[in-house]
Amino acid sequence: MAISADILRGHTDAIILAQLVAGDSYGYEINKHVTERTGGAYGFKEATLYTAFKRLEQNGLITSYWGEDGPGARRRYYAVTQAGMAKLAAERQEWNETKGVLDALISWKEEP
Amino acid sequence: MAISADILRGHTDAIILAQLVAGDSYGYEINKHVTERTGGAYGFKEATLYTAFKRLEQNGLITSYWGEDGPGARRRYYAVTQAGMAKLAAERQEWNETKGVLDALISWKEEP
DNA sequence: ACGATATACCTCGCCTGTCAAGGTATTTTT
DNA sequence: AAAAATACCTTGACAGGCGAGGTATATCGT
Repeated sequence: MAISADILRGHTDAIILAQLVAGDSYGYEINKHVTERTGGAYGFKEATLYTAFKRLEQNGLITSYWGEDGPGARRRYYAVTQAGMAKLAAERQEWNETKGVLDALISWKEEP
Repeated sequence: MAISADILRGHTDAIILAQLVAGDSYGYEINKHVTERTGGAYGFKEATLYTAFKRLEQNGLITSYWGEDGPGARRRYYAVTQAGMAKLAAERQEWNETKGVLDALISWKEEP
């Protein structure tokens, strides 16, 4: 993983919520999507992922249910709630601001 | 502060190093510059700042010395080391990658 | 002159998020 | 039949941010 988790710390919830907006999913699949979408540059550690699910559910941002049929029965699916969508919107907003702020703080070259 | 510290967690060292590249400075001033440069959107809490200095110095990324003359005597100045510059370069690189990664993960709109 | 505010430093201990390590069980591939 | 992938989960340690508390000097308004 090219990106250290410390750098993305605090964005875990937003990442998960964003994946779930595209449709209900489960831990293993979400993580695979994250890895694929970033070209292998980032992925969650399992403990991080499941702790995040627990936190998100306790905060009412996602709900969960067990898969029913065949092989899927071992999967716990997660769905984003209305509160979760609102949270994601806020986090996206904050992320856009963060980009500007950090660019101003570390990426500038010289003073005029 | 519009940007929560959790979101910037892990970037504290880079921000400080970037300020010091522009010239030796001390805690209070660095923090004022950060606040000004971000239009008030972000600033360090004092405890965060001083623990960061300690960490950076222990890691050999900065050195420090007391100001000498008059009112400046109460100020502890910090200077970035060669290792600190290298670290900053690496952090800038990582930040650029992070932007791409997080945009891909939370800011995309729809699948084709 | 004097009180308020700004400047300037520092430490202790709590809280939160990450994650190494360990565990279980089924399904698919070789 | 063995190996690898899929799929879930918990515990405890660790690190960074920071609230709260502390000290001392300089400057500004009245």
